[in-house]
Amino acid sequence: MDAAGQQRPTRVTLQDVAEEARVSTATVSRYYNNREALRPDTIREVQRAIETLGYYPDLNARALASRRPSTLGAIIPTTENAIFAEGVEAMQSWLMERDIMLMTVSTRYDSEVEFEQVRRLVSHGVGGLMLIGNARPKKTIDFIRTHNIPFCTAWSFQSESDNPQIGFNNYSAAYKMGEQIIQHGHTAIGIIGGLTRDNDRATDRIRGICQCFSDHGHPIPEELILEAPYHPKDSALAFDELLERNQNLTVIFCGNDVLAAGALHRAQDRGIAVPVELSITGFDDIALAKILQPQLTTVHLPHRFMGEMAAKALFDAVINNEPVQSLEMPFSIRDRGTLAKLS
Amino acid sequence: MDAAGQQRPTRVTLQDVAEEARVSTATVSRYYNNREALRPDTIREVQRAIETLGYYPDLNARALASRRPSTLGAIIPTTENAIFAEGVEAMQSWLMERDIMLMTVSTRYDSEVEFEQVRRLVSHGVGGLMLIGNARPKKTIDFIRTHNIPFCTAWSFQSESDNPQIGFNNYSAAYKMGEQIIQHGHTAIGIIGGLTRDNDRATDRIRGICQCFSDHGHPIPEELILEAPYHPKDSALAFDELLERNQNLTVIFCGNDVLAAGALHRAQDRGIAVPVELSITGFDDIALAKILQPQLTTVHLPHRFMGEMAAKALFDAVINNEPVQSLEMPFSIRDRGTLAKLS
DNA sequence: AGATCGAATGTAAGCGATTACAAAACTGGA
DNA sequence: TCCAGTTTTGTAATCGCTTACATTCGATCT
Repeated sequence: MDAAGQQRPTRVTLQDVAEEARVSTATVSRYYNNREALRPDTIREVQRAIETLGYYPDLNARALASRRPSTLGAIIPTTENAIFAEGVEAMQSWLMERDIMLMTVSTRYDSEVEFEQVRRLVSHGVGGLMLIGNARPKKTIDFIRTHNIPFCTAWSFQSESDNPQIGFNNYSAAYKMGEQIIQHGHTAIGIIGGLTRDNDRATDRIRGICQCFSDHGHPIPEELILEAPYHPKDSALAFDELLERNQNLTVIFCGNDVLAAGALHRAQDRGIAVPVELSITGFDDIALAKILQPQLTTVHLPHRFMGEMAAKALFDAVINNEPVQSLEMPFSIRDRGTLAKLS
Repeated sequence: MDAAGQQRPTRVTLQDVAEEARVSTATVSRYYNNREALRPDTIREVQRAIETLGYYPDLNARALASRRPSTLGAIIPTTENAIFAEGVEAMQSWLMERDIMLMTVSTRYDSEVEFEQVRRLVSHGVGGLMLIGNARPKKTIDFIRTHNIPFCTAWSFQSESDNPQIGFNNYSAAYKMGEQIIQHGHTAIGIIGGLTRDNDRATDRIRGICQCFSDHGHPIPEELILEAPYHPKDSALAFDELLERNQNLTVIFCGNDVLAAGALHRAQDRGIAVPVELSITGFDDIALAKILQPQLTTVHLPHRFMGEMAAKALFDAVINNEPVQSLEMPFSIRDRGTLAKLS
């Protein structure tokens, strides 16, 4: 380790490029940030130096010096089921083309963890933040606001919230699905919703479907509204519970495709034919919805579009200093194979 | 915008804390990096200052000054199906506890994109890199080696590769599944593998199953070995093709659970009973495997463990300057509902 | 009391970039 | 030819931190 101690050959720096090109560091910097200000042959010279040295800029140093962040953060409840994967992917790609890195972390649906993640990301220098939904302890948003970090929430759009939101109205979507269900002749419905604690999407979906059924004269009794973690097993349990409480149910509204998958699975296990004997509806239209047999009737959401819009909003806020504008996303019902028409 | 132009209230810095605590910046820095060197009352004083000011360190500046990176990178083919999600999640958590952020990006199974992502991540200052598998153009690893960035590959373990690998032997796993299939009395098999181009996992899995059947005296004819993108639709197409070429098949080996899902789906669509009339096997044991009906017989892989080990290996390399050691992960067959015993 | 020595703290030079501001190099017109 | 007015380029401070080295502080020993 003495003679040839070239452990880590020190990085090629702007300095090195400047020397190689016989110009100042300012000029090399301008090559990246203000190329028009350079004479054509200077550009050529710098270019040559960069290539012969194999230089690439240190984006963190750049962020430090320019006070312009090079990363954004996305905090999502989980990476394990696909609910958020597609949207975040889209966000990622959109930003990457603009040389911004997206740091994605998850919270396991725990708002304390979420708060910790916010702190962490801020420490790591993210210039902006995307969170999922609007339900969380006040201190989280306060913290973000205090540090003057642009942010938006996504996957939810609530007129009553004053967060900048790039999302869809879960309440309306559930309501719409309710109308669809009623049009198909169902009145005896059971609900398997997601856990509503700190989860406005789950809450709004349950509220939406309940309000719809009330409005149409079929209020849903309390005991037929269950909550379950977003996991097929728990959903199966809830499914059994629901049928125990009322075996005349003709349809089960699930707050999410994963729950629907669990319910569907359990129904098939018990020999209940879906949708002939029992209908099941999902929510989110993740890839799973089309893999199941029969394919899930569910609410389709513009995941990619939403991700891109969130990326753009944050980008404009961080780089161009524009305020983040809320944006309501459309949704639609995909009527596939799990909702039967009652005659 | 003139009088109260407090657009971005400048960040609380080490400097500020130092002043508040009436010590030097070096001392505050030591509070974080070398606390034992401080007198108890100094510690207390700094702590107080930090709290009253709400200070948190800028990890990028720290990385810059200390020449110790605060981020690692993971480059995976896709985030959209769950193959890598769990492992990366585990990696993420493990690193986060040590104040390292993991930047995850995807390649859409395109090795040119992968190369670009490597460059990008390196520019963003990652101290280490995890890639998936060993099949890629030479220049990618060359680039990483040139810049002296510790790295490992994962999800694959090939004795013939000289990359540092934290993975499992796809060939052996497929071979083992082959034995399982043969033990169940099957000899007429068809294969739906993943696309093998730049994908050693897909390649090895096909090689493994083929070798196994050869060894047991049932070589698989070329025309019964199909490749499909990891998507249920393509798998369904391949499924039809396979049955067209030989309607006496009793089992279909799929290179991955998503392909298996597609095949299963198509079989059920066509009214073919699984596993009574036709068996189907998967690979990876992602959550989907247990959601399907019947549940998939598949190869179980220690995703979380693998993620943690990769994280640890990279961490040790980057922070403690240890070389990255290869590590072979175990696998096992989960015999569930889609592989029938032939009598 | 003074010398000695380890422990605790401070000073200041970076890390790799950006960017005011200043200086130099060109223009063209009188 | 000289000067004013642009363009181009260079100088050097700065971003928020770490850390080698220098300094100061106290306790201990004679």
